Amino acid sequence: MIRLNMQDTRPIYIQIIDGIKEQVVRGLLVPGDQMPSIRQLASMLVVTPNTVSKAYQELERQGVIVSVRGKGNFVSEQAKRSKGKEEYQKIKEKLQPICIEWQYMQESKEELKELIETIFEELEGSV
Amino acid sequence: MIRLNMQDTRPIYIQIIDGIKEQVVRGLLVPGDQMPSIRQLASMLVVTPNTVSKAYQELERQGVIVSVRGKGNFVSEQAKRSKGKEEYQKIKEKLQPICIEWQYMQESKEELKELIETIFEELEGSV
Amino acid sequence: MIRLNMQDTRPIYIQIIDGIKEQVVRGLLVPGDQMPSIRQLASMLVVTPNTVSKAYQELERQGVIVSVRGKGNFVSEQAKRSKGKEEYQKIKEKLQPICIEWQYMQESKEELKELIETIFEELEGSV
Amino acid sequence: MIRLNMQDTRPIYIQIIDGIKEQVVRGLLVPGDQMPSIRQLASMLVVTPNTVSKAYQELERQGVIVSVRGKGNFVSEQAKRSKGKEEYQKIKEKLQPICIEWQYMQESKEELKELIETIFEELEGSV
DNA sequence: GTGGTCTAGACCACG
DNA sequence: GTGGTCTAGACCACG
Repeated sequence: MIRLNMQDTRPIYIQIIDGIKEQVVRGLLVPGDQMPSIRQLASMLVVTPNTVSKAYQELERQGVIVSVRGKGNFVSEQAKRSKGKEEYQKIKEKLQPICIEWQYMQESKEELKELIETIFEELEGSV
Repeated sequence: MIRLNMQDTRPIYIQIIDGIKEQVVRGLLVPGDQMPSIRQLASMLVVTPNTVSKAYQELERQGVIVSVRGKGNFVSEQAKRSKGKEEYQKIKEKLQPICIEWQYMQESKEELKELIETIFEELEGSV
Repeated sequence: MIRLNMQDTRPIYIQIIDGIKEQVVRGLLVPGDQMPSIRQLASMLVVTPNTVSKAYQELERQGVIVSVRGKGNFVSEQAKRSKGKEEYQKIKEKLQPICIEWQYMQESKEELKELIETIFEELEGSV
Repeated sequence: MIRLNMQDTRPIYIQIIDGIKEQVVRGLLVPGDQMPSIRQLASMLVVTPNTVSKAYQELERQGVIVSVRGKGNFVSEQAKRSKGKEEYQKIKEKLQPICIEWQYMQESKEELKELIETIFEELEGSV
């Protein structure tokens, strides 16, 4: 189940993308699994099908799912997970302003690593 | 010096805010320092004064700078740095989707901590 | 309906903020109500959408309304009304110069309380 | 002694005006008293003479002080204190948004009157 | 000189 | 449809 948060700064279609990746990470979705149809997921999340469609298109572009004409959308092979330098660089760019914010709050590097530890535990614990 | 990146997903005024916080963290701006005037910074960054004004107003709201009537804007005291639970929670919420993305790339927790180490070193090294 | 007064010393966006709070106080706007869209209100008040947008953003920052992506702005829950010491202190600071002015006019404390009584009656009477 | 507060939302020249009226209300300045010269007060308050001059001009316009060419500025007769309906109306207009803000905070009318009581006591107590 | 407000209009992302 | 950002430029109060 994906939880949408209207207060979240992330757009809804991004929250859907992140939520599906989260399920893959947690093993709740494995390669070959059929995704809920756009309309199904849209009605479950109470959003317009347009929004889910946008998320699925982006997920396919990223190689997370594959769309099979007339059959539906399926989780793609793990091998497709991108690990390129580009992705690495993008994450670094997202992380940098967070680190500055953290230092601005005069919190230590170690505490940030502990926070990350906590987040990972929360992700794993709920499998 | 603040570098604006038009490719960056962050709006310009947010990049200015982050850039100024970065300078505070790096010690290039210390409490009491006078900020460049809105018009000065605007012409340096080649943006309209309105955009810089928006960034300065948000920075004042966050307690990073104080606006002195008719004199200009000044870096405020370190004591004003907020460290509340709310700020902590906000950072956690920004960090979580990054962690998921990271796990999705099948990178280890330790490598993420190393990346954070690298970012902190880059911030400190350039003082 | 919000009435803008060009003679008023308050900026337009502050008059809009105050006018909306007035409607909440009067019960003309209740939690969950959808606000007029920025463009609607702007054309009603004959100001630019930018000015209404500034008012709405400040109202959201104050917790009076919530902005829902792509849907519009809505009056938020009563529980969100801030009642902290900071707000109390701010009001006291605004009230003090008025009291001095009042005393300067050699009017009595009691008459000031009566004036306040009148203002409250006008606010309640018009529901 | 007038205390200027750079964080105050009121412009400095208004703070000077209010501060002098406060002294009249408190009886620290009585009709006939000579005011400090513009340059004296400016150096005491660490502001430019222009700012004090602006305050004195407005005070004279309001009939609080009179300027005697070559002699200086003097506190005028009490009789000159304006008590017209215009002034009353102006105060009411300043008070109304404060009352709305107060009601918005869900505080009672009685508590507002108590706050006013407190402010008056602080003004009288310090004579 | 300084910052604050406002206009008129554009373009964009999101739903 | 919705709000968010930005430009280019104006005018103003304040110091």
